[in-house]
Amino acid sequence: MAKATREKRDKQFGKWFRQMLIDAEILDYRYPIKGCGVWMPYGYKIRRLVTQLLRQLHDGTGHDEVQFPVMVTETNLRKEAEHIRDFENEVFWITHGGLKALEIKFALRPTSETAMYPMLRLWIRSHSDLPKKLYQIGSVFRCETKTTRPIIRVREVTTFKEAHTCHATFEESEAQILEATQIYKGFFDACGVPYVISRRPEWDKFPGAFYSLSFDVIMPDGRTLQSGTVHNLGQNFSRAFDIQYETLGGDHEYIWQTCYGISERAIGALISVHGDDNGIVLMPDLAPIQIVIIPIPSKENPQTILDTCREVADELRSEGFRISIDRREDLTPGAKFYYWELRGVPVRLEIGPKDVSRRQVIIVRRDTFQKEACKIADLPKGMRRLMNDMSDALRDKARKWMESRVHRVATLDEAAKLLKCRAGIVELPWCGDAKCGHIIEERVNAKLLGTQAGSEERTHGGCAICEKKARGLVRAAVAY
RNA sequence: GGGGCUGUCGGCUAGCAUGGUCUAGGCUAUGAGACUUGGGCUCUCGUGACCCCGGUUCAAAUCCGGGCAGCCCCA
Repeated sequence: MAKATREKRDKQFGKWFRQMLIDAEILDYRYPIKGCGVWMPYGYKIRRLVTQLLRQLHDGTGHDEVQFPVMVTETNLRKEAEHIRDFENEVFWITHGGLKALEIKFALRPTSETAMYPMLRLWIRSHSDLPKKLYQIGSVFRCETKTTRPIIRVREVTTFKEAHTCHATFEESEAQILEATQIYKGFFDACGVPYVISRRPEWDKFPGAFYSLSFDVIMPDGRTLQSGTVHNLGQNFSRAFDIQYETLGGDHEYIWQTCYGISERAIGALISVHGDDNGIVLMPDLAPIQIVIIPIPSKENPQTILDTCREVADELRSEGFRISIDRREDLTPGAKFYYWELRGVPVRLEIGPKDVSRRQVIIVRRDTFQKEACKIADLPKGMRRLMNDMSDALRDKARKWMESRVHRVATLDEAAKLLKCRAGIVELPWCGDAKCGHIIEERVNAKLLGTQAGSEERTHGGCAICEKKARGLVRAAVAY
C-alpha cells in the first residue's frame, strides 16, 4: 500500500510545486513572457470550481457581478495620489494604437479601483443607491520586478476576484469589512486552507486604504503567502473621484468604500497545503473528478467487470458525484493508480472479479491511502460520508500543521532564529510604533504581517524593541 | 535593489573543461504492434532537441557579446 509522505514536498517545495503544475497538468509556465502562465484543461477545471465557489459566496450576500475594461486612462490612474505612488513602477502602459503613438496612454489595470470608481460616480446619486456591492473576476497586470513564480508571483494575475462596496456611513463600511471577513473565512474553510488574519502595518497597507486586513497562509517551506486582503478605503477614493450621494436631508456626502480581493494564489495555497509526494490532493468539493473507477480486468469475464463499473458510475453520477471510469486498455491498474493520485482525485474505486462476485468495490482514499471494501448497495451513502470525513481530515491536518508553525516568542533573538530556518510565523509583543516595527523587520530579516486582531488584551510585557508597554502581538514571517 | 548560476527531444538529463569523434547518447513520456493487467509489466519498430541574434574560427551544443527566459542566494 502506498504511503502519504511529504519529504519531497517539504524539502524542495519550489521544485515540487513547479513539477506538480506541469505533471498534474494544472498550469504551463513555459509561455514566452515573464510572469505569464497558461491554465491547462485540468487546472482550469479546478480554477472554475474555485471561482464558482467565490461567485456563490458573493451572490449569496448581495454582491452583483460586473465586468470592467482592462484599460484605464492615465488621468484616472493618477487620481488617488498614494495609490499611484505605490503602483507607479509596476504599471504596464499601452502607448501605441497601430503605428501611432496615443495622445493619452492607457494603463493595464494593476487593480480596478481607478477603472470602476469614475463609473460609480455616475451610478451613485442618492442614499437609495447605497449600499452598492459589486465584484468582478478577471485579470490584473503588474510588471513585477522581483523574481516571478507561477501562480504565486505573476505579471498577469488571471484570476483576480475583487469586490468593491459603497456605503453611506463609516459604520456601515465597518460592518461590510466584517461581512467580507466572514465570506473569506468561509472560502478558505471550504478550501481546507488554514490562515491567520492580520491588520497590516501602516507602511504596508493597500495604497490609498484607511487600513488593510490580510489572510496569510503558511506554505510548506515556512514562507507565508498573502492569499486574501480586505481593505477599508474610508473616503480616500470617493474624495479623489468625487463620488457623492444625496442624503435624506438633501445634503451631499462622500461615500464610504471597502474593497477586498482573492486571486489564484488561493489555488496555489490549496494545492500546496494538501499535497504530498504522490501529487496534489484535492478537497472533494473542489475536485473536477471526485471519484475515479479503475477496472481490474480478468481473462474470464472482462465484460461483467466493465458492466459493473458502468453501473456503479451511473448510480453515483445520478447522486451528484463527479465520476469517471479509466477504461484505458494499455495501462496496468497500478499505473492508473499513480496517474490519478498525482492529479489529486479524492477517491478511487477498484472493481475486479472478486468484487463483482461479492457485489462490492474497494475504496481507497487519496489523503491516507486507506483501503476498505464496500457493498455496492451502500455506496452512495458511504461515498457521501467518506467525502465529508476526508474534507474534515484535510482541514484538521492542515490546521494542526499550521498551528505548529506559529510561534509565540518574547525576544527578538528567538524570533530571528526561528525565521532564519523558515519556521513559519513568529508573534512577538510590539508597542505599535513604526520605528520599532522597522527595526524588527530589519533585525529578524523578515516582513511584519501585522497585528493580530484582539491580541491587545492578551499581551503582557513590553515591546520586543523599546520595552514600552506592548499594544499587541505583531506577526513576522518570510513572505512570498 | 545587489550577487551567483542555468538554458540540449514534451519532462528529466549525458555531452561543454581541452571546438572536430555528435549522423547529439540515456531514462521517461509519446505513436503503431504484440503480450500483460489486484501498485509504475515486457518486447519490437517509430516520432522527437542543441533558446534567439550576432561574433571568433577552416570548423561552435561547446568559446565570446547582447537579448529573452528560468532558478538560487543576499538586502
